[in-house]
Amino acid sequence: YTWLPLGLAVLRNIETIIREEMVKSGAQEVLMPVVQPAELWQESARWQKMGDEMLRMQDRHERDFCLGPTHEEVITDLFRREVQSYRQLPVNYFQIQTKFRDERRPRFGVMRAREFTMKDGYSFHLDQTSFDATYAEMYDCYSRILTRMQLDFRAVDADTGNIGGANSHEFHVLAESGEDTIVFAANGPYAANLEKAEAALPAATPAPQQGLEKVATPGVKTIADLCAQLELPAAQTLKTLMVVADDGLAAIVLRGDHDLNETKAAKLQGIRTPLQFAGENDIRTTMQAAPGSLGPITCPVPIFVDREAAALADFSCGANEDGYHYIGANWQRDCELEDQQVVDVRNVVEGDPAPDNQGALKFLRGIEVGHIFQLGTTYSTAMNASVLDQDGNSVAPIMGCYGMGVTRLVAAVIEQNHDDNGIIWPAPLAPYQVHLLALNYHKSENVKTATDALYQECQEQGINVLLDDRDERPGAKFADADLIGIPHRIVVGERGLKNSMVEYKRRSDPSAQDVPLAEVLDRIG
RNA sequence: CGGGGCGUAGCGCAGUCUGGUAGCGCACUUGACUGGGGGUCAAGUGGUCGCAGGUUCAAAUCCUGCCGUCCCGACCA
Repeated sequence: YTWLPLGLAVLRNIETIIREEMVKSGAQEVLMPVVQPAELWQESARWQKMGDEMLRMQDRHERDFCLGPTHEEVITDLFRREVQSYRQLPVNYFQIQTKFRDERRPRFGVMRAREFTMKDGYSFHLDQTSFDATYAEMYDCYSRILTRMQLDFRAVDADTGNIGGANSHEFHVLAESGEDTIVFAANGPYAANLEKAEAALPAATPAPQQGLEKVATPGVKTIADLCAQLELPAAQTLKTLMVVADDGLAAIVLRGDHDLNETKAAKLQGIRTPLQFAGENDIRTTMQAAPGSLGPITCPVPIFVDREAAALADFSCGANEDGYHYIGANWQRDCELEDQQVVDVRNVVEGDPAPDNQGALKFLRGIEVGHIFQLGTTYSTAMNASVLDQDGNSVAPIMGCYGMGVTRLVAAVIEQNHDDNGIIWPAPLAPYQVHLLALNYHKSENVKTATDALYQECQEQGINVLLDDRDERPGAKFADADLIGIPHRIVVGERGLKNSMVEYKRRSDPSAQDVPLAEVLDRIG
C-alpha cells in the first residue's frame, strides 16, 4: 500500500502521539535494521520456530537474512554488546519502523498487511521489581496514547503467541468488525481475550444416579444427531476430539455444547504444536471406531478432559464402537480420571460465571492494536546477554516488550469514527483542522477575495487549513468534504457574503450554522 | 495450506448456459448550458475478452493446462 498525502498526515499524527507518550514514560527512540542476519534468529531458535511467517532472503554470498518481523533478537544483541553493568539498568528503547510478516491471510487492507508500521519497545531490568514498574508504566502509557486518540478501548489478559514469555496484555479498540473476541466480567475488572479467557471452576461432580448402559445409535455422527435420537440436552453429552500428540494420538473431551479452544489445547502436555487434528484413517486404526462414536471409556490413548466435562454425571458419550453410545455414564465408576487429566481447554461462552464471582461473562469484538509482554529472561538467556550485579555476579536481565500497530491504528480509528458519508477524524489525528470550501471560486471575485483572505488568516494564526478551490460544483465539494472528514468546515459563497456571513459546520454535527465572516475562526477551538 | 467465487475499457459489471457485429454504468476528453448537497445535453477517447494450447468455416463463449485475484477456515500489531 502507498500512503497518500491525507492518510500519511494521519499516520504521522499517530506516530507523534506515540512518540511523545513513550518519551514521557522514559523510553528512548532508536532505529534498528530491517534486514537481520539469520545467526541472531538461530541463537533464539526462532529461525525455525517462526516458520513461513518470516520473509527470508539471501545476499550475493548466499548468506541467510530475514526482513524483521520483530526485533527481540536485534535489541538483545545490541544490549549484550553495549551494556555490562547493573548500574546502567533499567533501559527502555523503542522504534517506529516497518515490519514484515508473511501473513497466512492478509485482509482488510491496511488492517492486516504483510508490510506494516509498528512501534516496538524493549526494556531490560536487573530484577522483577524494576521490571514490574516499567511494565505498569507501559500499560499506563498505552492507555494514555489510546485516550489521546479518543478511542474506545479495553486492555485484556492475552495469550503470548510465539513471542513467548509469562504474561501479557492486549489493547483492543472496540469495533464490530474486529477479528478478536474479548471477554469481560459483568461486575468486575476481569477481561481477557477469548483465547485466554477462563470461567469460574464448576461445582463438584454429583454422585451417579444412573447405571451405565450401551445403546444402539445408528447413523449418529454429531452431537446434534445424538441429542435428537436420545432426547438429551447437549450439555448432558460429551464430545471427543482426536489430536496429534508427540507420541501417536490423544483425545480431548469436552461437553457437547462447548467448543475447543485451540490455543489452550496446543499447550497441553504432549500435544503437538501447532495443534493438528488427527486424520480419519489414524483415528479408525487407533480407536477401532470412527469419529461420531468416540468416547473416553476404554480409550486406548491419553485423555484430556475439560473441567466442565469432568463435572458431569450420568452423561452420554461415544462407546468407541461404530453405531453405539453410552448413557448414564459416570467418571471414576466407569472411567478413571486423575487430577492432571482435568484441564481447561474450552472457549468460554457468554453467561458463564466469571472467575472470582464477578458476575456473568460478556463478549465484545475488538481490534488488537497493542500488546505488551513479560518476556522474563527467555531472550537474554538464549543469547547470553548479561550484566554484573552489585556483588559481581553475572545476571541475565529480565525483559519486557511492547508493541503497537501504527498503520492498523489508522484503520481502527476510522472503524470507530465514521458515518454513511465518510470519515469523522478526531481532532488530534485529523490531517487538517479546517476545510475551507470556496463555492464558485473561479467565477465570483467576491468569493475568491474573501476566501483567500480567510485562508491567509488561518495560516497566520497557525491553523492547519485545507482549501478546496477546485472548479467543482458545490455538491461535489460537500460530498468530498464529508468523505475526507476534516473536523471543521467553513463554506464561503456568494449568498452568505452578501451579508458578510459564511457557513460553519463541525463534521460531527448534523447541521450547519451561518456565522459572521469576521468571527468564524473563533469557533475553531 | 484446505474449501469456494471471479478474471471482458482506468473502476464496477453484462454478454459465456445456446459459438457468428464486444456492450452498459461511472470515470476521462471537447463544447454548450448550469452553479449552496455528487447536474443536463451533445460529440468523443479507450478493450490482443488473464496466459498457452486444442476443437471449429468461425471462440470472450466449448475442451485441457497454467497464472492471477478475492472470499471462508487454522495466526497476530
